[in-house]
Amino acid sequence: MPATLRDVAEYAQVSMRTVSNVVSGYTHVSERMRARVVQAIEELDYRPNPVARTLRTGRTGMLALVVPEIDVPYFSALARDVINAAAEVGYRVMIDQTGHDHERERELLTGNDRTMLFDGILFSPLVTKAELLEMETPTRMPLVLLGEHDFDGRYDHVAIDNVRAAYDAVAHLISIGRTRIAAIGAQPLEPYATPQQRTEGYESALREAGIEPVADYARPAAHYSRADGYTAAQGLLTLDPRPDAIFCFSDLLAMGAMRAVFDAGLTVPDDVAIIGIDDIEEGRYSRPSLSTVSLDTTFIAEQAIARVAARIETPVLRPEQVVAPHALRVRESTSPSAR
Amino acid sequence: MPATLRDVAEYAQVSMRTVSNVVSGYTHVSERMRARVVQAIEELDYRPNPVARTLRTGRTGMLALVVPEIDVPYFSALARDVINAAAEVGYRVMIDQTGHDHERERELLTGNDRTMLFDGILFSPLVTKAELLEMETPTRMPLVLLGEHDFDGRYDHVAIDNVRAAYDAVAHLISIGRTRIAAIGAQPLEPYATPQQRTEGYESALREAGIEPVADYARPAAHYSRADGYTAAQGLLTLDPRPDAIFCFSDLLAMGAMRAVFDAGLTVPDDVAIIGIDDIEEGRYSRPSLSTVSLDTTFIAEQAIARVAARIETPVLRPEQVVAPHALRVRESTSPSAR
DNA sequence: TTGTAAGCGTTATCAC
DNA sequence: GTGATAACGCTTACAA
Repeated sequence: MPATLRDVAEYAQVSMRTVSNVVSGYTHVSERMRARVVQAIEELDYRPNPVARTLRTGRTGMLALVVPEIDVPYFSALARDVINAAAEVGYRVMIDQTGHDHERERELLTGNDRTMLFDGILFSPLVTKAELLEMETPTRMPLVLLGEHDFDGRYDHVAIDNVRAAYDAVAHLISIGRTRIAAIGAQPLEPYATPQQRTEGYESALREAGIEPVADYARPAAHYSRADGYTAAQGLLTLDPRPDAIFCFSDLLAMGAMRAVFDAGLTVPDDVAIIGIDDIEEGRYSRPSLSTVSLDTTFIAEQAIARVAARIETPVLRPEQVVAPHALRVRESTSPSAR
Repeated sequence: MPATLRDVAEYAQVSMRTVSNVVSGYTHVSERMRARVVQAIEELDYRPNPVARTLRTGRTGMLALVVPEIDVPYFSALARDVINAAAEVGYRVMIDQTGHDHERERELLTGNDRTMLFDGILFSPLVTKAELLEMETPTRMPLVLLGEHDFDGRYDHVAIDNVRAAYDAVAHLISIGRTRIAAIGAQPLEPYATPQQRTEGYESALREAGIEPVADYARPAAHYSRADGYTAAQGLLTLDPRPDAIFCFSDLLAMGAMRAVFDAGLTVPDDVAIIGIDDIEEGRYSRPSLSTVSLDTTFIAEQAIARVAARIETPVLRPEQVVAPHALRVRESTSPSAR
């Protein structure tokens, strides 16, 4: 049975108030008192109960990070940075996996959950723009959206310029002379913001180069996984004329696509150049190494933490839209000369 | 200001007790009462405060999963399975990153932290056997060790048979005719249990085949990362005679090692066969795909959750040692004939 | 500077 | 079956 504040007070022959002051490192406590209390704490092996403290103060010191899948490298890298950035300002992070479950996302957002355990939420959603907008009862909890814009300006969010990032990737493929440029990751049926924006960037880069987008060249991918990338690329390779480049909406899709190209007896980048988005470490060691558009997860994490922390202090803050930088990283998968 | 139980009680003209009963879906409540209460809850948009509930019941419904680095694929795969297994039995999981910080680990283990926020801990430690044993004040919190044995039997743990897993990997290399078999991941200076055991398995497989271990062939690796694998392999490739196989203590090390072999102008598996441990998805798509010893993270997660849940129910349970199965997965990186 | 006591929002123990 | 009421362990006005 752990010792309580009251136990310590009795043992040290002082009031609970004094013990509390000592524990909180707070205001004026005489040296004699402090010494007595500290000793009592030691001897009773007292540790404050964080739950009781929370009930009283209303602060848990915990943030939730909600992602679709923690084992997707981009999300685990993001989680790493979020955990570190949060620790920097005294918060701990709980990770929640929605697993592509819209219902679970809704639950979290509307606070029909045990959500009140958190002081704030960082949310990397799959919900569509429409779903976000239709949310009748937005949670009163400080919320920062990651990777998805809500176009209503109701929430803080931090994300890259998806249109521009996709544009840059495709422009790079064009710059190395590719003309039959396919894409994996479009989701025409489910209007998530990110795929839409990347599709837009893809098409605008093509058009700007005088290339008319070919419907067959744009392949959907449900989960942005290696397996989906593999399957989609297999489909693309059967087309006539065969694409000479593939722009994948995520590095993971690209890893799958690369393997599919090899398994078809073709080479990357000579037969098919491949580029992704995310810049996961895996792509720096793969063979060939993967060209990509780098997202700065550290920047994203720090901004998101800063926003949510600010909103916890001051709930009425005006929502802010932070655009994270991105950068093209040219590696072997789009460098024919190098091999 | 969120509505409280008291608000609901007043609004519905019943006692708090009755409301609590309805909310908990608990015992006998008359239909009339229940209807009134339910309606009041709806109208006031009442949601129970989990913190207050926790203070009263002593249960948070939360588990902590403590890992060195969440963005290491093995750990994020484990985290995924732990989160899912926990959800299955009504727990949520908070992920803590120790980042190779022994002090942080100690803090968690001794409960000098806000640890009491959790009902239990799943701990994948870096601490050495000695450190574990020396812990004067073991936490009173239900604790399950992952991937590390403590040889004192003081804690539950679930782990594979590391000696055997390493043995199997090396025996496989021998079976395909390799004789100059190097290893990456030994940590002679820091006696963590896992590296020691894997080194033991490595050496015993060699000796059993009549091969005397070569000191130069065993390379340390601080972090089991791609970068460490790359560097260590570079070193190995300069040796004379050059190793014709490398056993890596993790798949991530293996990914780095493979890249180093290629960058040296050699091929896998013809010049150097490579095998890892973990079976991360990355290795199934890499080129060549990576032979490995598969750890069943789902099994490990389920067992760990079952143990910790049982211990939460019954704290005095005798510690149990669960050995998770492992299985050799032969892929291209050790299949010369296939390429 | 230190002590007293009133909650924070639940659940659980009593009676009725 | 339902209703008061006392904890759970802490922080913080308010007093002294």
